Amino acid sequence: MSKKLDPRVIRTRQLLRDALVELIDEQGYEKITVQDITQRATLNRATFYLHYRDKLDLLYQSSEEILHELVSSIRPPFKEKTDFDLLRSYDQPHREFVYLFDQVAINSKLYKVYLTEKNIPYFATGLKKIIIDFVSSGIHFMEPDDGKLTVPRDMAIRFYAAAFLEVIVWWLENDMPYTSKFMATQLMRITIKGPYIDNPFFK
Amino acid sequence: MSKKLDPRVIRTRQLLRDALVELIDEQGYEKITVQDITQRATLNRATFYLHYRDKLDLLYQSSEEILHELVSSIRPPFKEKTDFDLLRSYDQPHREFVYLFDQVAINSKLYKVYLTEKNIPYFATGLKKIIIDFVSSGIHFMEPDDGKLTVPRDMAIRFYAAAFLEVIVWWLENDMPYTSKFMATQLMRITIKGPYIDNPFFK
DNA sequence: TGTATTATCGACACTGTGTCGTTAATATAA
DNA sequence: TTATATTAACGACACAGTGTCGATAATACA
Repeated sequence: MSKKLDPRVIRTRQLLRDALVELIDEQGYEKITVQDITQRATLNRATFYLHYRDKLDLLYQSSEEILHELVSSIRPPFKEKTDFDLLRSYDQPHREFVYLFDQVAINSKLYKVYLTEKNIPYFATGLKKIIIDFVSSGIHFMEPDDGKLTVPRDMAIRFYAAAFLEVIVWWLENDMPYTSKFMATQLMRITIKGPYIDNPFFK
Repeated sequence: MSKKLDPRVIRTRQLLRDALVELIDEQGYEKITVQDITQRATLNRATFYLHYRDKLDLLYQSSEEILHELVSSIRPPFKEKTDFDLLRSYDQPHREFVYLFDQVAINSKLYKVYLTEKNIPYFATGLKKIIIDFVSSGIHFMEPDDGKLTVPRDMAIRFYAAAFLEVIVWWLENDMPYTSKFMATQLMRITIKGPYIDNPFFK
């Protein structure tokens, strides 16, 4: 399948990818030129085109690689727990949530830049798709019957997926002030219990 | 304050703004050039620079105008309801939520393009800020005591703000299949009751 | 060491940008 | 209606960055 890569190629691509993250952090994605990237990576501009079509292609490939690692680490979700475990776990961190935050922490520099810098194509979209799948399987596992959901299933999935992603961004923006385990617990709490401890609306 | 504008100026700017929305819809924001915009607007390219600094400036000013209208329409939120109203309203649409969806519907073409096309600078960010303020005042009105929230206040605000914004995007992507009133009701339900009707985790 | 692969380098045409100065069109007020 | 100020149109310019060449140098690996 994949032929062995020349070490120089690996080195060159890594230099370009690192340069991209740095430059986005410093100047924002739009302002960056291919010239800037190759200059920062101490490579000739023509070399860039031996590996990537353009600036966007470099971003895509970098993103794909990181997101693929994430998917591998949180799959398969929601397959092993018993109902008993579930009932006890509303205030405990789910294993899969912890893995999610752990994986973000491992590449926190890239995640922070790609998620908090504005106008970065693809990455946030790709991550949101992953989280939508994650939330979808979670809600389906908890409640496969549409009639027992408070709102349409699609709406609920999008609602919580976007909310989870935003909490990840919040965590990164604040330089990860809590542990992955704590964050996973919080997500579980707010999802199951809502925002208020003393909720006057429950029978 | 604001001097009277030449009708030609109003016309020119409107032509440019409309052309921008159309072209983003057709080709995506990044591919568009100032040349494209002025060509679509049947104006000379130099005319563009009499009104806007560059493509981004045109986008910013268009966005600001629309978002300002939105803020005006949902302010002041959460000031008049009594506790009694609140207790009854968990399954009723809040007036402010309805206004929010109504305002989106009025400019649905622009909202849809600016929110669903990827890599549009500023607009989603600006709207998210508005919704964060909205959610923040709502949660504060319902529960000013941090100790009675299930998670840290900042986290909860970001959680629900992102979720609400995503539901708006979902609504637009599906060409507004429900009324504003229905959507507002759904948001209230999922926020207060969570995703599941039969929630086994409540005492 | 020999050979294939990759990187470097300088150069090229091309596209889009931002800004001129000049001329034409048009809104508004006298 | 006419005068005048404002704005638009137009063509031209230097400039940035792009993507691609062909020739040459450096390097990995067998």
